[in-house]
Amino acid sequence: MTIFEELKARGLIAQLTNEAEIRELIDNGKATFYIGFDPTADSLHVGHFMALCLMKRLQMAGNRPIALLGGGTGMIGDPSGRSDMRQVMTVETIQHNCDCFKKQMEKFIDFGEGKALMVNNADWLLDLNYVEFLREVGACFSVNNMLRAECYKQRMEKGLSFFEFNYMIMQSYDFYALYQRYGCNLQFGGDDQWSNMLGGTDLIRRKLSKDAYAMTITLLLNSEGKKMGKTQSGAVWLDPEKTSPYEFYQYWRNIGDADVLKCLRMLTFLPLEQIDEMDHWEGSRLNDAKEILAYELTALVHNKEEAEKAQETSRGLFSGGGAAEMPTTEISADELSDGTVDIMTLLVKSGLCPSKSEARRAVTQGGVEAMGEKVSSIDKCFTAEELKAGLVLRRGKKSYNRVVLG
RNA sequence: GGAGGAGUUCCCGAGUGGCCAAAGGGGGCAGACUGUAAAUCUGUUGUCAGUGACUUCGGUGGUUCGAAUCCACCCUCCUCCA
Repeated sequence: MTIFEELKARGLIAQLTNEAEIRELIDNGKATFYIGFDPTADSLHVGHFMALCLMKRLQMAGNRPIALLGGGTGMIGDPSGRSDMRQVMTVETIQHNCDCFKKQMEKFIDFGEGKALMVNNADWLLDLNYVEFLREVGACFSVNNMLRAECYKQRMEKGLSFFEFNYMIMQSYDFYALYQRYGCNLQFGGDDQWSNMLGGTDLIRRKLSKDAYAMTITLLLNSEGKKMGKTQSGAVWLDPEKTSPYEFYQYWRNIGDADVLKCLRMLTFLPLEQIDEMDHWEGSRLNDAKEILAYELTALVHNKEEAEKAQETSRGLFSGGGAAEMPTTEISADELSDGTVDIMTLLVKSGLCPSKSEARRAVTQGGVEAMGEKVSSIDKCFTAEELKAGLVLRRGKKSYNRVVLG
């Protein structure tokens, strides 16, 4: 199976400018391709992870990836598909985020000699001269066409500043610059980037009369059509400090039935035959597929040991038994009064509940257990002895925390 | 630049002097049912020392016994005209 066929079979391909040419390029390892990452946060998240996987797959097939950090485009912010303006970031934040991205990417992609490149578009975007730029590049863009672009649709109703409107031109210029500097002939990106990417291939055609291509990756949506990788408390991060391996594992373990196979295909490196096998699984057996998904992804993003640990913890907790590894909170002796602490304080301290009001609610509604026993009173107290051994608290079905006296 | 309109709790959105911690929906959380899934049903959803107090309706002042609601100024956004 060629790499192109594999991408297709995994459901990764959304749109292509020229199917035949792109297939030819990547199947023969002749592509130098880039994917842009705007430094919008201090860690990559699941959405980026998909792009990194694609990079890795193509790199393994002999193509040369360029990871483009958006130190320049990040100064503006991509309005694509957004209903409101992004917060403008300071130069320091952008730099910091770029550094963080760089570290995470290096764990994943081999940037060894000639194998891959990492560049920052700040290098060419920040020094552009406005008037010169307008004459050279601005002349190649039709406002009429840009206004029709899908990516601005949502903003046409709410308003779009000229500042953000220029994002497409910046990204197009990136492609043009990379083509000239590194012979980059292919761009990949999320499907929401399609219009921006077409801008680039057009610009290269107009300025250089050369062909360059673009391909978008299917956005990872769940069966309800919402972007995956988001929880109520925010994105699922790759940085273990921001999303612990256990939380990361649980995110995938808890995925909806309808989404398991799609995620296995799109995100893991498991052979397709093995995944097709799981396609026949039904009912509660899908839970096994979910475990595999969670394990594989945790191992990829963190490492095998962390994946093992997370799996053990998860199994232990949900099969009723204890678990060695568990999110743990230490409290000090002087937080006790008369040698005891009440349940509400513990719930808040352990982070299981954000406020005492919510802790009260959780207990009242019968949603809290301590050492496997339902806590029925909000006045329930625990002694220092009980805490010394480690007190396992459970809120609802899925949140656990162990409190120990430190 | 001119004329209108809007800003309410996590989101959408009602409320136009006291009965407002603020209808309704969405989302979240908890319970039941289950498979750590989905669907459904029920409860709940500002904070705290919970029969009470405190903070919250873009901002700052003002009127009033009392303001999300009235007045003044300011900020932000939208629509139409230029």
